[in-house]
Amino acid sequence: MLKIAPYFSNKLIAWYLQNKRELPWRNTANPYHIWLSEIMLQQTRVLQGLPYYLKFVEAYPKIEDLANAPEDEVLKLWQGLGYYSRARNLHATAKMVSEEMKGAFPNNYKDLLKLKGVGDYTASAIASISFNQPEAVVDGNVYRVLSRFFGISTPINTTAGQKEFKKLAQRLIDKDQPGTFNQAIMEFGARFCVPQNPDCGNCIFNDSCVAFQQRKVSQLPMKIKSKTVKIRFFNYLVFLSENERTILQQRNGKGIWHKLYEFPLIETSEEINLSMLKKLPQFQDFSKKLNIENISLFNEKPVVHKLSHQHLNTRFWIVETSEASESTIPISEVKNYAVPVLIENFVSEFFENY
DNA sequence: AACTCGGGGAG
DNA sequence: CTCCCAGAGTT
Repeated sequence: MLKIAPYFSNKLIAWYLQNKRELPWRNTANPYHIWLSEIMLQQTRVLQGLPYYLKFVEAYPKIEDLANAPEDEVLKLWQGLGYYSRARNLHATAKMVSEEMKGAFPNNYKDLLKLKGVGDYTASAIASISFNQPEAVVDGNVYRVLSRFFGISTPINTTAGQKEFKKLAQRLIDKDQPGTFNQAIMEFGARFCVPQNPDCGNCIFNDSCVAFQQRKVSQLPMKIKSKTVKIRFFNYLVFLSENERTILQQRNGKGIWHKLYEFPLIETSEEINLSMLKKLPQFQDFSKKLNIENISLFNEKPVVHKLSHQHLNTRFWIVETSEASESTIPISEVKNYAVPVLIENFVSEFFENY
């Protein structure tokens, strides 16, 4: 316990009780609901995750309902939220808890940590909020608040930084109300001690915040810059048969969008034209099997779909065929498949009048 | 220790 | 444009 801990905690929690948002997962200690919200909010803003939380709670009132759902259905509900391994791990953990643990959710940090998709942050969040255990969370908000208040310049995206801030948070946590403390420091970071231009003049800690006293608020927290993004070139083959069928494929193996669906994809090392497309072996595999009548380019100017670590330079080729072959689906059923936002945007634009 | 994995909001 | 969000898993 640090000498400053009671001061920090009391002031923080007082602020929280006056300023907290009313959120659906704040009116319960149900570990299923807390777990669900914490998985969804990993690297995701509250306002982005909120509608998904409401959808999931309605579709799956109990963890057994989630466990019994098909994986494709879970992915479809998750569509648009990103980081789809969260959805797959969520489903796997629901089955694990429902079937092998007979529905009894793990009730302590150590056992929670064993669950797929549950790391240090999420295990601490569930342990403190649902089971009142003094396990301190360290998320992006906590890094920011603590690095500023204590004037710590250790980079947060290093092993040393993670250990240092975890230890500090653990020494600060209010052991009588750990869940409230954890939510308070995160809410304070999200709503007041914000990344850009925080209102330090009106901050409850501006007489004790080291960064504010030393005018280093804008420099904290420190972070090691990540490398530059990779640029990729995607060519989607949007097959259209005369009886209104097309082809979707499920992504498997490693990489982005694992287990989501998309049109047949040919990735190239640069932008290509129609004659280059026709010469590609991947394309010829299709032209051998299908009677292709016409090919047109939907978007001359590539759609640049930006992910945090890669830019997808994407063009959609409309490939009209005379007849339906095997492995096609009715165009009207495309909307039932979980697809990346990149595909969803194209589908809603192209098939709008279809 | 470094890399990978989405999408969107804010300035 | 840049930064970052109630991080975790893999290499």
